[in-house]
Amino acid sequence: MDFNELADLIFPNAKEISYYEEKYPERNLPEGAAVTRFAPSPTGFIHIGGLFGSIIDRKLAEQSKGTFILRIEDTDQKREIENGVAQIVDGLKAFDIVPNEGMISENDEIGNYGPYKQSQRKEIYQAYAKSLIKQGQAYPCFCTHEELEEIRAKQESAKIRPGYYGVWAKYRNFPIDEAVEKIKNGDPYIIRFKSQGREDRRIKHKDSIKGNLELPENDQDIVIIKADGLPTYHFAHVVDDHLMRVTHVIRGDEWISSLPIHLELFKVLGFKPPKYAHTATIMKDDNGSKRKISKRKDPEAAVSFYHEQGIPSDAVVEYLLNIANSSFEPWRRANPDKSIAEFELQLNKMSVSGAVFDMIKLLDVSKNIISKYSSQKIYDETLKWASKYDKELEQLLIKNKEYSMKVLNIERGKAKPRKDISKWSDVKETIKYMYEEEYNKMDDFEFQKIEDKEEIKDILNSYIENYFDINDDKETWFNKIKDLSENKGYAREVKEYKQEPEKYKGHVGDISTVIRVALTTKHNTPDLYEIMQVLGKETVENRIKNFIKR
RNA sequence: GGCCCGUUGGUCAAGCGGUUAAGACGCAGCCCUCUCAAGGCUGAAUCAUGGGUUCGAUUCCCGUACGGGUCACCA
Repeated sequence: MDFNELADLIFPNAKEISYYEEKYPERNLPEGAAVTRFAPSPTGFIHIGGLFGSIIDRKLAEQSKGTFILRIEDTDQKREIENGVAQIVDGLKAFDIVPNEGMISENDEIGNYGPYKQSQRKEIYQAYAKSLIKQGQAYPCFCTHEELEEIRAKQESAKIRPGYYGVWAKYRNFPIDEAVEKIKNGDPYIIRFKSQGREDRRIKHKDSIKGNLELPENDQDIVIIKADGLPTYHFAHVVDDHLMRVTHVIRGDEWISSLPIHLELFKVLGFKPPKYAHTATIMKDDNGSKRKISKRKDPEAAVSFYHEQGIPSDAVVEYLLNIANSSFEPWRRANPDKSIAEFELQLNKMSVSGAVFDMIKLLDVSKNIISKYSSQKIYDETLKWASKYDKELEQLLIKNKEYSMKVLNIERGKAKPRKDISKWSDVKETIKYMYEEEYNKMDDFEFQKIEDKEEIKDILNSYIENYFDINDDKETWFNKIKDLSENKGYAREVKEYKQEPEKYKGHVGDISTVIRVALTTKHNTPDLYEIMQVLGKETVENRIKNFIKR
């Protein structure tokens, strides 16, 4: 018996690896083109870190005229969920991330290097595992979980490094004949890689983000094919990224410690390893201390959170680019109106330590982005958001479409647009007094300096009877308010009042506040003139007259 | 615990042996202003720590502390 016969016994139907090498040839891409991939497991919603990684993958491929692949790592069937792939595809699409190659829906894929679901690549991994067995670089291991635990317990009590390596690797040098016998006998087994590494030797590797890394060699005989015939991450990563001709692997830095395994596997299989870029983890501030942002504890870890809040996806992407690349902010300042597609991401400008996620900063980024949107776009986006999360607002917007556009256009489209909306869930609060049905429900009038009911009514009455004319231009309108102020014993200008406060009851600002509050219930609103123009003559008159009657 | 990575204001960060240690968010104040969101200006606030190396260390080296990651038939 020799390795060849053992290999044939284990994987009788596996093809020669030359078949796959020919089937998936080197890509014909321009010099310097990056082939990247995002390779999540279909275990639920996309995590903010996954989004972060996929943005970088996509960007790198795009800016080098390369290819961005979406591959699904579904080799752990226990953790899979229903429609997991579709959730990932749709989740990415919401952020405008669409792969050039790979999965495009639950079951559909595009590209010539597939299949892109690992569970469908079983025979490929087995072919490579078989070739390793033939070369004596891999072997079947018959250890049960209990045996493995025993080994570990012994190692722990002896205070030596745990794992399946060296003398602890029970089946590493198991006679082939006996192995064959066990297999024929139906004993369960898995396939392990026969590592040639030594823990006391170090490898040096240059990471595209972290720079020079020095790690101990791998000496663990890691599992490459599990009992269910599917590969482990390590093996699948190496085989897939080679066969898909991936040039850059971008992944979280929790993978650094298994880099020696991957590098050894690439070497033994005779593959050229990709460039690795290990990204820092996004952290969360937890009462003053940092910790990894967590799916369980932190709602903002799930990208669905941003949709619920109504934060535009381009704001999230822009924020992430902000923490991803230190050259992004200066670029944005120099190019305030360019699309982020034009920004060139540099891996060596990536942060090496984990950034604490800053919601306030995100909202600031978002606020600036929204301020540049047209009222049409704000209307559309808010409606889209409201249809899912605020039915009342949805109705309001649908019923008054033209009017709503005017409302949203107040102080917009100018050099210094309004910046009071940072997420769609802010919209209702900011505009609701513009709608009769909402205004009528509001009874908390936030009067300020002038609080006396009679005084307020007197001012409003004079205004509506003697001054208000919807056809006035802004200057005339304001002059009339100044006239009214003077008439009631208030200063026409704030400055005049400040110089001689004892001469007046107040100033023009106090008067306009009375009108503003009566019309909107609020003392802080956008430009009153524009508000009155949008409300229209009748509504202004009605609101003021009704207020006087109260 | 072993191994790895990291540590510049509250947060994101620039910096690559000599700088008054950028900038952004946030905070405070002022200005503008009929209110507010903005915008403009000003301000408070940072090189974890101890040793080296050097004429000189935020920057280079070593230790310490702290934080993070990893040690599966999970990815």
